[in-house]
Amino acid sequence: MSERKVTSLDVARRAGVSQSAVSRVFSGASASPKTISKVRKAAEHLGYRPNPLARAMITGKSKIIGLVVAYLDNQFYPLALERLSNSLQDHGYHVLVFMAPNDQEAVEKVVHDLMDYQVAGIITASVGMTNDLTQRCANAGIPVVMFNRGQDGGGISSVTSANVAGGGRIADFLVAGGHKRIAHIAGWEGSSTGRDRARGFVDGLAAHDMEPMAVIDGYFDREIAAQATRDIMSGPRPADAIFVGNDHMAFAVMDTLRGEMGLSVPDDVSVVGYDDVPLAAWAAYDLTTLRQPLNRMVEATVDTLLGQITDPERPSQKIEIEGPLILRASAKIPKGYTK
Amino acid sequence: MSERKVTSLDVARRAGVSQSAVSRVFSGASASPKTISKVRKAAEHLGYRPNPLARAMITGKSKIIGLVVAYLDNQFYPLALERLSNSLQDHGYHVLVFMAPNDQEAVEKVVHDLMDYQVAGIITASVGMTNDLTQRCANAGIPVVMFNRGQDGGGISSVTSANVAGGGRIADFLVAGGHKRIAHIAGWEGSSTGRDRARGFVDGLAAHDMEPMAVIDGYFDREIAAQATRDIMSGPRPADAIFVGNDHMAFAVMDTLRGEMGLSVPDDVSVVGYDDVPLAAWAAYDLTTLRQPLNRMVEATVDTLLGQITDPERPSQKIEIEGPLILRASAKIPKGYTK
DNA sequence: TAAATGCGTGCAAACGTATGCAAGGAGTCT
DNA sequence: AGACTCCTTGCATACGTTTGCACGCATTTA
Repeated sequence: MSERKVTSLDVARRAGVSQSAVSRVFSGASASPKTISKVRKAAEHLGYRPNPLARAMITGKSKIIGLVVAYLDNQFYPLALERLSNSLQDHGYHVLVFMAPNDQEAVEKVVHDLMDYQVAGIITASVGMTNDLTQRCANAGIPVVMFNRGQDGGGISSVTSANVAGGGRIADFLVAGGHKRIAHIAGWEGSSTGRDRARGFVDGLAAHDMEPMAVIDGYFDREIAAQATRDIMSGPRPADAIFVGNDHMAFAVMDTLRGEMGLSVPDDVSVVGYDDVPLAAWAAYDLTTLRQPLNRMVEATVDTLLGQITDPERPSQKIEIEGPLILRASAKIPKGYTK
Repeated sequence: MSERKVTSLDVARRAGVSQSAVSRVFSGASASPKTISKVRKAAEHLGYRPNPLARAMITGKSKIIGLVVAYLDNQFYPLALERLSNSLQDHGYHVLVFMAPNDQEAVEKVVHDLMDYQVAGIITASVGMTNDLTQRCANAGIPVVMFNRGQDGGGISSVTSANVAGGGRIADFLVAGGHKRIAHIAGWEGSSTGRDRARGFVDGLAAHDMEPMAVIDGYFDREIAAQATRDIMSGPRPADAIFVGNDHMAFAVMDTLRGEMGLSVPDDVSVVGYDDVPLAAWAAYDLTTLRQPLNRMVEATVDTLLGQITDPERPSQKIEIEGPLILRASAKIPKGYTK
């Protein structure tokens, strides 16, 4: 029972001004230097802090950002969550977490919850049912930014890495490595990320007059990726290189190749991933992968979202950020490529 | 601009009752069946949903749980976050994320933010500055549950696994495996979790008239654990077994042993971890480890917290949950132990 | 039958802030 | 010097809900 609630009215009385004056000082509206100083002093003395809930009720917008996220077992997303939360905290916002729903009914509930809390904005990180969810929130006038997912249609902002270009760079890299039978275990085809990487990759091979030996949808799932690996490698003419749609699956692929099939990476087969999660750098995998520049992606996401909150008229943006190919030991390094 | 805000007053008018009647129906207070049905029908027709912010303002308690979390790179915590969020969502609560601060000043800010949002309760997951933070929130009358951390002092609830017992079980296991020079790279000594596991382990060895060859604080940090590994293994008489304070460090230890020192696990040295994160089961590590039963820990945490929210008089609880030792390939399996 | 009991309901006052409006004061321009 | 503009300030209201209070009505008890 230490501190009792102290309100703007208490501050006003002590400072000898009206409650509205206090409100104006703390909401950044105009006020004379003298008033500001009186109010600040009184507020500090009393330990006053504006009540964000009351504020939200009046303005209709809370300082809360809804973060809708699907999986947390792919290391990329916890890190994104961490960075996003930190960055938003620096800007005076906080992150309310929503685990992304699987069925339609749950989507309904999440959308409602988001609106109930009058979130100022929404970030969706790799959500399956993006279309429905984001569209409805955007229609309700809530700024939405899709993180690590794009969308062709409506005017919804998104921040991704340059997935098509990245896929192409990996194609170049594997061709330069002298690989002849190159397979692709793709990210989920239902996601722009999966599609774009696959497209860039296939087009990249085509530029060298080559075709992928196989393209299999791995659904961003370890088990499915493992099965795809078995399918690809068990025939009479197995692949000599595999581009995997993200690191998370790539680890499963390497586990399957080495642990289960007794193959050597990269001697028997090169493996390349996408993301460059920290785990990719660990000795057990040492995975060659295309880095998604997490910090810059987070920065762009926060900038875009806050911009759209500040100015609702601002048009939506689709931001793509280039990342470098990180050369490690899981894939043959062609001449001319250097660590 | 689809749906306009619909308030309890709108519902009241349509149902032909007073606004308070509507409130009572939705807040579970007493009302006649007839009123309830009228109100529900009107509410459904209008698509009414009570405004949680307004509710919070009046009652002084929001349906928000503050989750203070330090690191998200140890896979254990993202999963805990996921499960906690899901479980709390099922109970009508939502999770507001706070990244745990490093310096004193930031703690101050987090504490204030938590109180500003009038969170109904707080869960701290492996936070360093727990004492300060939790004590102050608890003093303010906000229920706090520490997840995966205990505290000897004050009356703050905590949920952990049976760390002392677990450390002991691992001692028994390694002794049974015939190991003679057993080292421990401990969890951070500043955490109850780290201390308890170390104590259980050392006491367990003592019961066999043995002493650890070395006990080094790894601070739950990969790099520090790696350096400890070098220290332990580079002398004339290296360890033949290492118990590592959590899986996250154990992976670094294995990376160092195999990748850097060219040693074989478990032929040259057995490694045992603690947590059983999903990664521990992957072929690249196949880590023998003591499982922390995440689901049950989450369940206990939510139960305890909600219980304390419902009944503020309820005394604090310190819950310990036993987990099994998961036998895999990173440590010699003694006779009598079976997968 | 009169009094006592109980539940269901409406009224009105909160909760803590933002903001339109009008009034006051200081400063500028003609 | 007077009129005009601009900035500051206080008053009062609104945001959407919960809840204490009092009243009405139906039911029970003596």
